[in-house]
Amino acid sequence: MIDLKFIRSNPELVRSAIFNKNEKADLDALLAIDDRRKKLQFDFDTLKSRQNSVSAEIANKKKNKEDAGELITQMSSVAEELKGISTRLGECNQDLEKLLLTVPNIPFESVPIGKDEACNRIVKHWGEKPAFEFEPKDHLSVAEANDLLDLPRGAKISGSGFPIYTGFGAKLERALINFMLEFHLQKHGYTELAVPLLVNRKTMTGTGQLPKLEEDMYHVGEDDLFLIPTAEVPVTNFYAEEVLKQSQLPVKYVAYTPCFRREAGSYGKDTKGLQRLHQFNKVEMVRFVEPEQSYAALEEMLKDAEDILQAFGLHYRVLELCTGDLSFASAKTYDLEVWAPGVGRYLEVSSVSNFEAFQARRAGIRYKDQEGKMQFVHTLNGSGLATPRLMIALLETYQQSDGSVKVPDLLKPWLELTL
RNA sequence: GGAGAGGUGGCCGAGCCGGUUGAAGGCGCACGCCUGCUAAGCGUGUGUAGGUCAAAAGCCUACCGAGGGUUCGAAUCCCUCCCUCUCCGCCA
Repeated sequence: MIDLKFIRSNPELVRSAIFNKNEKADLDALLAIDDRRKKLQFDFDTLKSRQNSVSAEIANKKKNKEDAGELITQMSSVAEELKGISTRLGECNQDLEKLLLTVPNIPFESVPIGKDEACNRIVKHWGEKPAFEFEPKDHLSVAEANDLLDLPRGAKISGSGFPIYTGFGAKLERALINFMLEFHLQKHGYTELAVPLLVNRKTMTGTGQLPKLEEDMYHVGEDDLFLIPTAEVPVTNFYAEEVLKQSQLPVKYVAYTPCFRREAGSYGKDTKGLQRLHQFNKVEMVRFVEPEQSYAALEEMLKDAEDILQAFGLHYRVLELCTGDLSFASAKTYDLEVWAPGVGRYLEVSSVSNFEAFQARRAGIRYKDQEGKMQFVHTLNGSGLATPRLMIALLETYQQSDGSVKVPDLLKPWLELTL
Protein backbone atom coordinates (compact mmCIF):
# COMPACT_ATOMS: atom_id res chain seq x y z
CA MET A 1 0.00 0.00 0.00
CA ILE A 2 1.20 3.45 -0.87
CA ASP A 3 1.17 6.17 1.77
CA LEU A 4 -1.98 8.22 1.26
CA LYS A 5 -0.05 11.41 1.96
CA PHE A 6 2.35 10.50 -0.78
CA ILE A 7 -0.47 9.91 -3.22
CA ARG A 8 -2.00 13.26 -2.34
CA SER A 9 1.20 15.14 -2.98
CA ASN A 10 2.43 13.10 -5.97
CA PRO A 11 -0.67 12.05 -7.87
CA GLU A 12 1.02 12.16 -11.28
CA LEU A 13 3.89 9.99 -10.15
CA VAL A 14 1.43 7.43 -8.84
CA ARG A 15 -0.63 7.67 -11.99
CA SER A 16 2.34 6.89 -14.21
CA ALA A 17 3.33 4.02 -11.93
CA ILE A 18 -0.13 2.54 -12.39
CA PHE A 19 0.16 2.98 -16.13
CA ASN A 20 3.69 1.60 -16.42
CA LYS A 21 2.73 -1.44 -14.40
CA ASN A 22 -0.28 -2.14 -16.62
CA GLU A 23 -2.49 -1.78 -13.57
CA LYS A 24 -5.82 -0.14 -13.28
CA ALA A 25 -6.59 1.83 -10.16
CA ASP A 26 -9.02 4.71 -10.05
CA LEU A 27 -6.87 7.46 -8.66
CA ASP A 28 -9.38 10.22 -9.26
CA ALA A 29 -12.06 8.38 -7.35
CA LEU A 30 -9.57 7.75 -4.60
CA LEU A 31 -8.60 11.39 -4.29
CA ALA A 32 -12.23 12.47 -4.35
CA ILE A 33 -13.15 10.07 -1.57
CA ASP A 34 -10.13 11.13 0.40
CA ASP A 35 -11.32 14.70 0.18
CA ARG A 36 -14.79 13.78 1.31
CA ARG A 37 -13.42 11.75 4.14
CA LYS A 38 -11.29 14.63 5.38
CA LYS A 39 -14.30 16.90 5.57
CA LEU A 40 -16.37 14.29 7.35
CA GLN A 41 -13.58 13.63 9.80
CA PHE A 42 -13.34 17.32 10.56
CA ASP A 43 -17.09 17.57 11.16
CA PHE A 44 -16.99 14.52 13.33
CA ASP A 45 -14.10 15.79 15.43
CA THR A 46 -15.69 19.17 15.92
CA LEU A 47 -19.04 17.82 16.96
CA LYS A 48 -17.56 15.10 19.10
CA SER A 49 -15.43 17.65 20.88
CA ARG A 50 -18.54 19.59 21.78
CA GLN A 51 -20.29 16.46 22.96
CA ASN A 52 -17.36 15.51 25.11
CA SER A 53 -17.17 18.85 26.85
CA VAL A 54 -20.91 19.08 27.48
CA SER A 55 -20.92 15.53 28.75
CA ALA A 56 -18.26 16.52 31.25
CA GLU A 57 -20.46 19.43 32.24
CA ILE A 58 -23.37 17.09 32.77
CA ALA A 59 -21.23 14.86 34.91
CA ASN A 60 -20.21 17.86 36.96
CA LYS A 61 -23.75 19.05 37.47
CA LYS A 62 -24.86 15.62 38.52
CA LYS A 63 -22.04 15.42 40.99
CA ASN A 64 -23.17 18.71 42.49
CA LYS A 65 -26.75 17.48 42.51
CA GLU A 66 -27.77 20.12 40.01
CA ASP A 67 -30.30 19.59 37.26
CA ALA A 68 -28.78 18.55 33.95
CA GLY A 69 -31.99 17.70 32.16
CA GLU A 70 -31.82 20.60 29.76
CA LEU A 71 -28.29 19.82 28.67
CA ILE A 72 -29.17 16.20 28.18
CA THR A 73 -32.10 16.94 25.87
CA GLN A 74 -29.88 19.40 24.05
CA MET A 75 -27.24 16.76 23.54
CA SER A 76 -29.58 14.06 22.34
CA SER A 77 -29.96 15.80 18.99
CA VAL A 78 -26.19 16.19 18.79
CA ALA A 79 -25.81 12.48 19.44
CA GLU A 80 -28.25 11.81 16.64
CA GLU A 81 -26.34 13.99 14.21
CA LEU A 82 -23.08 12.47 15.29
CA LYS A 83 -24.37 9.02 14.54
CA GLY A 84 -25.19 10.03 10.98
CA ILE A 85 -21.79 11.53 10.36
CA SER A 86 -20.07 8.56 11.89
CA THR A 87 -21.91 6.17 9.60
CA ARG A 88 -20.99 8.13 6.51
CA LEU A 89 -17.42 8.44 7.71
CA GLY A 90 -17.24 4.69 8.21
CA GLU A 91 -18.45 4.05 4.68
CA CYS A 92 -16.01 6.58 3.34
CA ASN A 93 -13.12 4.94 5.13
CA GLN A 94 -14.08 1.56 3.78
CA ASP A 95 -14.29 2.83 0.22
CA LEU A 96 -10.98 4.56 0.58
CA GLU A 97 -9.32 1.46 1.99
CA LYS A 98 -10.70 -0.62 -0.85
CA LEU A 99 -9.33 1.73 -3.50
CA LEU A 100 -6.04 2.13 -1.72
CA LEU A 101 -5.52 -1.63 -1.85
CA THR A 102 -5.73 -1.55 -5.64
CA VAL A 103 -2.89 0.94 -6.06
CA PRO A 104 0.31 -0.91 -6.96
CA ASN A 105 3.72 -0.19 -5.58
CA ILE A 106 5.81 2.40 -7.39
CA PRO A 107 8.74 1.02 -9.38
CA PHE A 108 12.19 2.03 -8.18
CA GLU A 109 13.69 4.85 -10.23
CA SER A 110 16.23 2.67 -12.05
CA VAL A 111 13.68 0.10 -13.22
CA PRO A 112 13.41 0.07 -17.02
CA ILE A 113 10.06 1.24 -18.28
CA GLY A 114 8.42 -1.22 -20.60
CA LYS A 115 5.20 -2.94 -21.53
CA ASP A 116 6.14 -6.58 -21.02
CA GLU A 117 8.95 -9.11 -20.56
CA ALA A 118 10.49 -8.12 -23.88
CA CYS A 119 11.74 -4.99 -22.14
CA ASN A 120 13.41 -6.80 -19.26
CA ARG A 121 17.08 -5.99 -18.97
CA ILE A 122 19.59 -8.82 -18.97
CA VAL A 123 21.97 -8.01 -16.16
CA LYS A 124 24.39 -10.87 -16.35
CA HIS A 125 25.15 -14.40 -17.48
CA TRP A 126 26.92 -17.01 -15.42
CA GLY A 127 28.56 -20.11 -16.81
CA GLU A 128 28.00 -21.42 -20.27
CA LYS A 129 25.50 -23.53 -22.07
CA PRO A 130 26.72 -27.12 -21.69
CA ALA A 131 27.95 -28.86 -24.82
CA PHE A 132 26.64 -32.33 -25.68
CA GLU A 133 28.07 -34.98 -27.96
CA PHE A 134 24.55 -36.22 -28.47
CA GLU A 135 21.15 -34.65 -28.87
CA PRO A 136 20.06 -33.75 -25.31
CA LYS A 137 16.63 -34.96 -24.33
CA ASP A 138 14.15 -32.95 -22.35
CA HIS A 139 13.65 -33.66 -18.67
CA LEU A 140 10.46 -35.64 -19.25
CA SER A 141 12.29 -38.21 -21.33
CA VAL A 142 15.14 -38.32 -18.85
CA ALA A 143 12.73 -38.70 -15.95
CA GLU A 144 10.82 -41.39 -17.75
CA ALA A 145 13.95 -43.35 -18.58
CA ASN A 146 14.98 -43.27 -14.92
CA ASP A 147 11.54 -43.66 -13.31
CA LEU A 148 11.71 -40.35 -11.51
CA LEU A 149 8.26 -38.97 -12.24
CA ASP A 150 4.71 -40.14 -12.70
CA LEU A 151 2.73 -37.26 -14.11
CA PRO A 152 -0.22 -39.28 -15.44
CA ARG A 153 -1.00 -40.66 -12.01
CA GLY A 154 -0.67 -37.20 -10.51
CA ALA A 155 -3.23 -36.05 -13.04
CA LYS A 156 -5.42 -39.02 -12.19
CA ILE A 157 -5.60 -38.33 -8.49
CA SER A 158 -5.61 -34.52 -8.59
CA GLY A 159 -5.40 -33.11 -12.08
CA SER A 160 -2.69 -31.99 -14.42
CA GLY A 161 -0.05 -29.88 -12.77
CA PHE A 162 0.12 -32.03 -9.65
CA PRO A 163 3.29 -34.05 -10.12
CA ILE A 164 4.23 -37.28 -8.41
CA TYR A 165 7.90 -37.90 -7.82
CA THR A 166 8.71 -41.58 -7.65
CA GLY A 167 11.52 -43.51 -6.01
CA PHE A 168 14.83 -41.83 -6.62
CA GLY A 169 12.96 -38.85 -8.09
CA ALA A 170 11.22 -38.27 -4.76
CA LYS A 171 14.49 -38.65 -2.92
CA LEU A 172 16.21 -36.23 -5.24
CA GLU A 173 13.45 -33.69 -4.73
CA ARG A 174 13.82 -34.04 -0.96
CA ALA A 175 17.59 -33.77 -1.23
CA LEU A 176 17.31 -30.53 -3.18
CA ILE A 177 15.04 -29.00 -0.58
CA ASN A 178 17.24 -30.01 2.31
CA PHE A 179 20.41 -28.95 0.59
CA MET A 180 19.08 -25.49 -0.21
CA LEU A 181 17.65 -25.00 3.27
CA GLU A 182 20.88 -25.91 4.97
CA PHE A 183 22.86 -23.84 2.50
CA HIS A 184 20.97 -20.69 3.47
CA LEU A 185 21.05 -21.56 7.14
CA GLN A 186 24.74 -22.31 7.30
CA LYS A 187 26.28 -20.11 4.64
CA HIS A 188 23.93 -17.16 4.52
CA GLY A 189 22.82 -16.81 8.12
CA TYR A 190 19.09 -17.26 7.76
CA THR A 191 16.80 -18.65 10.45
CA GLU A 192 14.40 -21.38 9.50
CA LEU A 193 10.65 -21.13 9.85
CA ALA A 194 8.10 -23.88 9.27
CA VAL A 195 4.79 -22.20 8.58
CA PRO A 196 1.10 -22.81 7.90
CA LEU A 197 0.12 -23.60 4.33
CA LEU A 198 -3.39 -22.26 4.75
CA VAL A 199 -3.72 -18.61 5.64
CA ASN A 200 -6.57 -16.19 6.19
CA ARG A 201 -7.74 -13.33 4.01
CA LYS A 202 -6.01 -10.64 6.02
CA THR A 203 -2.68 -12.38 5.64
CA MET A 204 -3.14 -12.70 1.89
CA THR A 205 -3.96 -9.01 1.73
CA GLY A 206 -0.93 -8.07 3.81
CA THR A 207 1.57 -9.24 1.22
CA GLY A 208 -0.50 -7.98 -1.71
CA GLN A 209 -1.87 -11.19 -3.25
CA LEU A 210 -5.38 -10.00 -2.41
CA PRO A 211 -7.52 -8.42 -3.61
CA LYS A 212 -5.93 -8.51 -7.05
CA LEU A 213 -5.09 -12.17 -7.49
CA GLU A 214 -7.98 -13.94 -5.81
CA GLU A 215 -8.74 -16.01 -8.90
CA ASP A 216 -5.18 -17.39 -8.83
CA MET A 217 -5.58 -18.78 -5.32
CA TYR A 218 -6.97 -22.05 -4.10
CA HIS A 219 -9.64 -21.03 -1.65
CA VAL A 220 -11.26 -23.08 1.09
CA GLY A 221 -14.66 -21.43 1.19
CA GLU A 222 -15.90 -23.10 4.33
CA ASP A 223 -13.23 -21.45 6.44
CA ASP A 224 -12.30 -18.59 4.11
CA LEU A 225 -8.70 -19.78 4.02
CA PHE A 226 -6.28 -19.77 1.12
CA LEU A 227 -3.57 -22.22 0.16
CA ILE A 228 -0.35 -20.24 0.01
CA PRO A 229 1.08 -19.50 -3.45
CA THR A 230 4.49 -18.93 -1.82
CA ALA A 231 6.03 -18.99 1.66
CA GLU A 232 6.45 -15.26 1.28
CA VAL A 233 2.87 -14.91 2.50
CA PRO A 234 3.05 -16.58 5.91
CA VAL A 235 6.67 -15.62 6.51
CA THR A 236 6.32 -11.92 5.73
CA ASN A 237 3.16 -11.78 7.81
CA PHE A 238 5.03 -13.33 10.73
CA TYR A 239 5.46 -9.80 12.08
CA ALA A 240 2.13 -8.37 10.89
CA GLU A 241 0.76 -5.68 13.21
CA GLU A 242 3.94 -5.71 15.26
CA VAL A 243 6.55 -3.18 16.22
CA LEU A 244 10.10 -4.45 16.00
CA LYS A 245 13.09 -3.16 17.88
CA GLN A 246 15.69 -1.56 15.69
CA SER A 247 18.27 -3.85 17.25
CA GLN A 248 16.41 -6.88 15.86
CA LEU A 249 16.92 -5.76 12.30
CA PRO A 250 17.76 -7.09 9.85
CA VAL A 251 15.71 -10.27 10.24
CA LYS A 252 16.43 -13.06 7.77
CA TYR A 253 14.11 -16.05 7.47
CA VAL A 254 14.15 -19.04 5.20
CA ALA A 255 11.27 -21.46 4.85
CA TYR A 256 10.49 -24.47 2.75
CA THR A 257 6.87 -24.93 1.70
CA PRO A 258 4.85 -26.42 -1.07
CA CYS A 259 3.24 -23.68 -3.15
CA PHE A 260 -0.20 -23.78 -4.74
CA ARG A 261 -1.21 -21.80 -7.77
CA ARG A 262 -4.31 -22.12 -9.89
CA GLU A 263 -2.50 -20.52 -12.83
CA ALA A 264 -5.81 -19.20 -14.08
CA GLY A 265 -5.41 -17.75 -17.52
CA SER A 266 -2.23 -19.58 -18.36
CA TYR A 267 -3.72 -22.92 -19.40
CA GLY A 268 -1.83 -24.53 -22.21
CA LYS A 269 1.24 -22.39 -21.68
CA ASP A 270 4.54 -24.08 -20.83
CA THR A 271 2.65 -27.11 -19.63
CA LYS A 272 5.15 -29.72 -20.69
CA GLY A 273 6.64 -31.69 -17.84
CA LEU A 274 7.52 -29.73 -14.75
CA GLN A 275 7.59 -26.29 -16.32
CA ARG A 276 4.34 -24.98 -14.90
CA LEU A 277 2.57 -26.65 -11.99
CA HIS A 278 -0.32 -26.15 -9.61
CA GLN A 279 1.70 -27.53 -6.75
CA PHE A 280 5.44 -27.26 -6.36
CA ASN A 281 8.12 -27.00 -3.72
CA LYS A 282 10.09 -23.91 -2.97
CA VAL A 283 12.64 -22.67 -0.47
CA GLU A 284 11.96 -19.02 0.17
CA MET A 285 14.09 -16.29 1.74
CA VAL A 286 12.49 -13.29 3.42
CA ARG A 287 14.11 -10.26 4.96
CA PHE A 288 12.92 -7.40 7.14
CA VAL A 289 15.33 -4.49 7.00
CA GLU A 290 15.67 -0.78 7.70
CA PRO A 291 14.71 1.33 4.69
CA GLU A 292 18.26 2.55 4.02
CA GLN A 293 19.46 -1.04 3.78
CA SER A 294 16.88 -2.52 1.48
CA TYR A 295 18.62 -2.13 -1.85
CA ALA A 296 21.86 -3.49 -0.50
CA ALA A 297 19.83 -6.37 0.92
CA LEU A 298 18.26 -6.95 -2.48
CA GLU A 299 21.71 -7.43 -4.03
CA GLU A 300 22.66 -9.77 -1.21
CA MET A 301 19.60 -11.92 -1.68
CA LEU A 302 20.21 -12.10 -5.37
CA LYS A 303 23.66 -13.41 -4.53
CA ASP A 304 22.17 -15.88 -2.04
CA ALA A 305 19.99 -17.32 -4.78
CA GLU A 306 22.79 -17.30 -7.33
CA ASP A 307 25.03 -19.22 -4.93
CA ILE A 308 22.71 -22.19 -5.19
CA LEU A 309 22.81 -22.29 -8.96
CA GLN A 310 26.55 -21.84 -8.92
CA ALA A 311 26.94 -24.66 -6.44
CA PHE A 312 25.12 -26.89 -8.90
CA GLY A 313 27.24 -25.56 -11.76
CA LEU A 314 24.19 -24.58 -13.77
CA HIS A 315 24.28 -21.93 -16.47
CA TYR A 316 21.89 -19.06 -15.79
CA ARG A 317 21.19 -15.42 -16.46
CA VAL A 318 19.85 -12.59 -14.34
CA LEU A 319 17.15 -10.23 -15.53
CA GLU A 320 16.06 -6.95 -14.11
CA LEU A 321 12.33 -6.80 -14.69
CA CYS A 322 10.84 -3.83 -16.46
CA THR A 323 7.86 -1.96 -15.03
CA GLY A 324 5.33 -3.93 -17.07
CA ASP A 325 6.62 -7.27 -15.83
CA LEU A 326 7.03 -6.18 -12.23
CA SER A 327 4.55 -7.65 -9.79
CA PHE A 328 1.85 -5.54 -8.16
CA ALA A 329 3.70 -5.20 -4.85
CA SER A 330 7.30 -5.01 -6.01
CA ALA A 331 9.46 -1.94 -6.45
CA LYS A 332 12.33 -3.81 -8.04
CA THR A 333 12.74 -7.43 -9.03
CA TYR A 334 15.50 -9.64 -10.38
CA ASP A 335 14.60 -12.91 -12.03
CA LEU A 336 17.04 -15.77 -12.20
CA GLU A 337 16.63 -17.95 -15.25
CA VAL A 338 18.41 -21.25 -15.46
CA TRP A 339 19.34 -22.80 -18.77
CA ALA A 340 17.46 -25.98 -19.68
CA PRO A 341 19.30 -27.58 -22.61
CA GLY A 342 16.56 -30.15 -23.26
CA VAL A 343 13.72 -27.72 -23.70
CA GLY A 344 16.19 -25.20 -25.07
CA ARG A 345 15.07 -22.28 -22.96
CA TYR A 346 15.93 -20.22 -19.95
CA LEU A 347 13.48 -20.99 -17.14
CA GLU A 348 12.69 -18.78 -14.19
CA VAL A 349 13.80 -20.45 -10.96
CA SER A 350 13.87 -17.45 -8.69
CA SER A 351 12.45 -14.03 -8.31
CA VAL A 352 14.09 -11.66 -5.87
CA SER A 353 12.17 -8.53 -4.95
CA ASN A 354 12.30 -5.43 -2.83
CA PHE A 355 8.85 -4.33 -1.75
CA GLU A 356 10.15 -1.35 0.18
CA ALA A 357 7.41 -0.35 2.64
CA PHE A 358 4.53 -1.53 0.47
CA GLN A 359 3.87 -4.81 2.23
CA ALA A 360 4.91 -3.45 5.62
CA ARG A 361 2.31 -0.71 5.36
CA ARG A 362 -0.38 -3.18 4.40
CA ALA A 363 0.55 -5.67 7.06
CA GLY A 364 1.47 -3.11 9.72
CA ILE A 365 5.09 -4.11 10.25
CA ARG A 366 6.97 -1.27 11.91
CA TYR A 367 10.03 -0.54 13.98
CA LYS A 368 11.26 2.32 16.10
CA ASP A 369 14.21 4.14 14.61
CA GLN A 370 17.06 5.84 16.45
CA GLU A 371 15.01 8.95 17.21
CA GLY A 372 12.24 6.73 18.53
CA LYS A 373 10.08 7.43 15.53
CA MET A 374 7.80 4.78 14.11
CA GLN A 375 8.86 3.60 10.69
CA PHE A 376 7.69 0.90 8.36
CA VAL A 377 10.33 -1.73 7.72
CA HIS A 378 11.22 -2.71 4.20
CA THR A 379 10.45 -6.28 3.22
CA LEU A 380 12.16 -8.40 0.61
CA ASN A 381 11.87 -11.93 -0.54
CA GLY A 382 13.48 -14.24 -3.01
CA SER A 383 13.15 -17.83 -4.06
CA GLY A 384 16.12 -19.83 -3.12
CA LEU A 385 14.99 -21.74 -5.17
CA ALA A 386 11.84 -23.29 -6.61
CA THR A 387 12.52 -26.97 -7.24
CA PRO A 388 10.69 -27.97 -10.45
CA ARG A 389 12.68 -25.93 -12.91
CA LEU A 390 15.83 -26.56 -10.93
CA MET A 391 15.10 -30.25 -11.34
CA ILE A 392 14.54 -29.69 -15.05
CA ALA A 393 17.89 -27.97 -15.42
CA LEU A 394 19.70 -30.63 -13.42
CA LEU A 395 18.21 -33.55 -15.33
CA GLU A 396 18.76 -31.92 -18.69
CA THR A 397 22.22 -30.56 -17.96
CA TYR A 398 23.62 -33.68 -16.32
CA GLN A 399 22.07 -36.34 -18.55
CA GLN A 400 24.52 -38.86 -20.00
CA SER A 401 24.70 -40.44 -23.43
CA ASP A 402 23.52 -43.75 -21.97
CA GLY A 403 20.32 -42.11 -20.75
CA SER A 404 21.30 -41.95 -17.08
CA VAL A 405 21.82 -38.81 -15.01
CA LYS A 406 25.03 -37.89 -13.23
CA VAL A 407 23.93 -36.10 -10.12
CA PRO A 408 26.31 -33.31 -8.96
CA ASP A 409 28.70 -34.57 -6.29
CA LEU A 410 27.57 -32.13 -3.67
CA LEU A 411 24.15 -33.78 -3.60
CA LYS A 412 25.59 -37.21 -2.89
CA PRO A 413 25.68 -36.85 0.92
CA TRP A 414 22.03 -35.80 0.84
CA LEU A 415 21.12 -38.85 -1.17
CA GLU A 416 23.15 -41.33 0.80
CA LEU A 417 22.11 -40.61 4.37
CA THR A 418 22.26 -43.82 6.39
CA LEU A 419 20.54 -44.83 9.56
C1' G B 1 -18.09 -30.06 19.00
C1' G B 2 -19.75 -29.20 24.66
C1' A B 3 -18.67 -26.45 29.52
C1' G B 4 -15.98 -22.66 31.96
C1' A B 5 -12.20 -18.53 32.35
C1' G B 6 -10.11 -14.60 29.90
C1' G B 7 -8.44 -10.89 26.01
C1' U B 8 -6.33 -3.45 28.90
C1' G B 9 -0.14 0.52 26.96
C1' G B 10 6.80 -2.78 25.00
C1' C B 11 5.58 -6.52 29.04
C1' C B 12 2.98 -7.77 33.75
C1' G B 13 -1.26 -6.00 35.99
C1' A B 14 -5.47 -2.76 38.42
C1' G B 15 -10.02 -0.61 36.84
C1' C B 16 -15.22 -3.46 34.93
C1' C B 17 -22.42 -1.40 40.57
C1' G B 18 -21.08 4.02 33.34
C1' G B 19 -19.03 10.49 34.15
C1' U B 20 -10.69 14.12 34.18
C1' U B 21 -9.02 6.50 33.28
C1' G B 22 -4.93 7.38 27.56
C1' A B 23 -5.91 4.57 31.55
C1' A B 24 -3.31 3.27 39.00
C1' G B 25 0.91 0.18 40.34
C1' G B 26 5.08 -2.61 38.86
C1' C B 27 8.74 -4.18 35.21
C1' G B 28 11.29 -2.67 31.08
C1' C B 29 13.33 1.39 28.29
C1' A B 30 15.63 6.61 27.70
C1' C B 31 18.02 10.71 29.82
C1' G B 32 20.09 12.92 34.24
C1' C B 33 22.14 12.52 39.31
C1' C B 34 24.82 9.66 42.69
C1' U B 35 28.69 5.88 43.18
C1' G B 36 36.51 3.18 42.84
C1' C B 37 33.89 -0.62 38.99
C1' U B 38 29.46 -3.56 38.90
C1' A B 39 24.99 -3.83 41.49
C1' A B 40 21.72 -0.98 44.12
C1' G B 41 19.66 3.97 44.80
C1' C B 42 17.41 8.83 43.45
C1' G B 43 15.01 12.16 39.79
C1' U B 44 12.60 13.03 35.16
C1' G B 45 10.48 11.11 31.00
C1' U B 46 8.33 7.13 28.22
C1' G B 47 1.76 4.73 23.21
C1' U B 48 -0.14 4.98 18.18
C1' A B 49 -2.91 7.40 14.37
C1' G B 50 -5.48 11.69 12.34
C1' G B 51 -6.38 17.01 12.61
C1' U B 52 -4.89 22.21 13.85
C1' C B 53 0.08 25.01 13.45
C1' A B 54 5.34 27.74 8.97
C1' A B 55 7.40 24.49 12.80
C1' A B 56 7.59 23.18 17.88
C1' A B 57 4.75 23.66 22.14
C1' G B 58 -0.13 23.56 22.90
C1' C B 59 -4.98 22.14 21.66
C1' C B 60 -8.82 18.75 19.40
C1' U B 61 -10.34 13.61 17.83
C1' A B 62 -9.92 8.32 17.76
C1' C B 63 -7.99 3.77 19.86
C1' C B 64 -8.58 -0.80 26.48
C1' G B 65 -9.39 -8.25 20.82
C1' A B 66 -12.98 -6.86 16.24
C1' G B 67 -17.76 -5.13 14.81
C1' G B 68 -22.61 -3.47 16.20
C1' G B 69 -26.17 -1.67 20.13
C1' U B 70 -28.02 1.07 24.71
C1' U B 71 -26.90 6.13 26.75
C1' C B 72 -26.18 13.16 26.98
C1' G B 73 -21.77 10.07 28.13
C1' A B 74 -18.84 3.09 27.78
C1' A B 75 -12.45 0.03 28.93
C1' U B 76 -16.82 -0.37 32.15
C1' C B 77 -23.84 -2.52 30.38
C1' C B 78 -26.06 -5.68 25.98
C1' C B 79 -25.44 -8.59 21.21
C1' U B 80 -22.40 -10.98 17.36
C1' C B 81 -17.73 -12.62 15.84
C1' C B 82 -12.40 -13.78 16.49
C1' C B 83 -8.46 -15.45 19.54
C1' U B 84 -6.05 -17.64 24.08
C1' C B 85 -6.26 -20.89 28.39
C1' U B 86 -8.56 -25.10 31.39
C1' C B 87 -11.79 -29.42 31.50
C1' C B 88 -14.75 -33.04 28.55
C1' G B 89 -15.64 -35.40 23.80
C1' C B 90 -13.46 -36.69 19.02
C1' C B 91 -9.12 -37.58 16.19
C1' A B 92 -3.71 -37.68 13.53
